[in-house]
Amino acid sequence: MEGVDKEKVQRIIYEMSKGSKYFENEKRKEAFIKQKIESLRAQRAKLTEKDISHFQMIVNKRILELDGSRDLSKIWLHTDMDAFYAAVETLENPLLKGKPLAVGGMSMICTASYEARKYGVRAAMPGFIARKLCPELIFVPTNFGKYTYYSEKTRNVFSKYDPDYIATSLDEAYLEITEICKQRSISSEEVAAELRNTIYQETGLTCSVGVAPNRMLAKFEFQLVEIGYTDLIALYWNIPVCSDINKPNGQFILPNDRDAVMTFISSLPIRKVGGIGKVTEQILREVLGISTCTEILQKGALLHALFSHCSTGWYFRY
DNA sequence: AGTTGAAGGACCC
DNA sequence: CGCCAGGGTCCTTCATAT
Repeated sequence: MEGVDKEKVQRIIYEMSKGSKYFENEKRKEAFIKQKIESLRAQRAKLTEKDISHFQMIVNKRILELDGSRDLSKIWLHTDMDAFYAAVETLENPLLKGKPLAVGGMSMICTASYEARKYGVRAAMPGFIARKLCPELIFVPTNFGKYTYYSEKTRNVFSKYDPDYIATSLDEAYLEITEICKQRSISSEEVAAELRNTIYQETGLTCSVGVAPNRMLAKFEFQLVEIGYTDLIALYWNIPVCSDINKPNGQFILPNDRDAVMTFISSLPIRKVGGIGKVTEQILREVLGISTCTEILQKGALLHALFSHCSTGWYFRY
């Protein structure tokens, strides 16, 4: 996000955390991960050329299998309300509009408005640190009743597009829109735009949408939309993006085409993939030098050698 | 010996 | 001044029991 002085934010977070129990615990965990990384490195060093080519064969076979079983016949749509809790509070109290707002308390905040994010304030940040970062930050206590109410409204809309929609939280859901597109012979892009518009009409709230052949990819795209990659990706793909798209309140469509999928994922950072968090990212980077999805495929043999069957398959699952 | 199930981590919102 | 959630899923690891 533009306008965030990352260094300053980091420094303040550090100053505020230093010496706390939480901080000590984090240090302990970090040390543990370091150790794990060392042991994986040692294991890797022991691998012979022969081992590697052996694993390479296994991996090639598996990738081929998975590639063959990829289902491109479905169209999945992922929606996520923009700064949901904060947006609801603003809707009910227009005085909060345009102000840096945090939903939560001094110990923990669960949502930050976009204005607050400019100061480095984030969800899952303790309130007292957020207040340090942004002294004029307005705190509103969480009120799940309200969010559930609005969530119901959005779900009513979802069910019109897919009665079996999958809600993963109050503000997030997956819809399979293959049938709708066919029935009404409209593109997924039109469905996405219409859905966003309907939700806005019904609730006064905006959401971001990603469309792709499967749920993982659909969600992946949503994240890119959210962090402002929209223009870049549209350019990259040469896909027209509706001009009314701004950073939150955006959408992105990935066509159901193998090459499109492969190109799309190839250069993107693994951290953006659902399920790969801070720790896994660090391990893959420091042990194998992997930071993009292409490198996952390139270093498949090593992955197979060092990690369990299950998680290796998991890393290849696109 | 393989299975299973509890406990603990990582991750997500 | 001190304050770092709570509820969920999925994966890995580790096996006795006074």
